[in-house]
Amino acid sequence: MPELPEVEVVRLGLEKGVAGRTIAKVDVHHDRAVRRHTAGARDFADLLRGRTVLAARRRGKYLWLPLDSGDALTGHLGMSGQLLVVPASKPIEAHLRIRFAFTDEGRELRFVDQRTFGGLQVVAAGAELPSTIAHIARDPLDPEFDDEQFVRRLRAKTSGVKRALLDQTLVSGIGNIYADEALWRAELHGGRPTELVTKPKARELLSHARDVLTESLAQGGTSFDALYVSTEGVSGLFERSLHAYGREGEPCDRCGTPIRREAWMNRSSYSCPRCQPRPRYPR
DNA sequence: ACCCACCCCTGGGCGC
DNA sequence: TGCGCCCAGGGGTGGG
Repeated sequence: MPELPEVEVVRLGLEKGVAGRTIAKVDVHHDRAVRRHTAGARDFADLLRGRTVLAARRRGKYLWLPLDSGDALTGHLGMSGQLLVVPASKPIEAHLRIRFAFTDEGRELRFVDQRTFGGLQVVAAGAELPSTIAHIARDPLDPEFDDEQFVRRLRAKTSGVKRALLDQTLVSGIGNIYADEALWRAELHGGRPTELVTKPKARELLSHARDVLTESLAQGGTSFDALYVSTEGVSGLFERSLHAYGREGEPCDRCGTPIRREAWMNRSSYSCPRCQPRPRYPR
């Protein structure tokens, strides 16, 4: 569930807490956390030992740390991943997967992940953009995001508009929460066929998505429980600003109609039945 | 080329 | 009390 704002909060914490420091030791406690590093946990640790972290970067929900070797320590938090910067003396977390110590013997970096959908890998020559995430589109907060290309590609799809918002090769960083919030603001039902969304409406939807991501980031992101936190273990406050997501039965902030929950692709969608009527032929 | 169903995983909550 | 089921859900993969 960490989406763009939550991942950006983590990136800022990594920049502050880890950039400029040199890795002394890497302990992989759970192999699944490095499953994308096909050469294995040993190789993962070998490539990192002695390397200095140059910066912390992000595209959509992916993070990477460019290293002085030219490689990049790349990761995705999945649904429950945390990157914590904590004193080495702090007791080990129940779901600690990888532990990084630094040569300055200061606070260490820990990758903690209950559901193990997340993971880290070292990508060769990945400093500028790791090859493993090159297929991911820019996100709406990226200055080089091309709005008109998004509008064109959205309308060229034969799918539903919510599916399109969640397609990370079209626009990245948006997950279930912010998709529902952007659709509520745009007064669009997620099942609306993409080819029937007019150009102005597509632009408006993108603009709402950008706004909701920006507003959430300013609040430190959304934290439904202790799983979604910064590198300092702090939860965000945007949950209180949500209009649709998780509000089944509560009155719509625009018209007062109770928010509905619909089963959708093995998960849930929240919307206002009046402001966001179901299309005749939903996708 | 594109779309979509399926699968990976754990723990909290709830019904029986 | 305890068991089993459902739910949270991002993204890679493979089938259509």
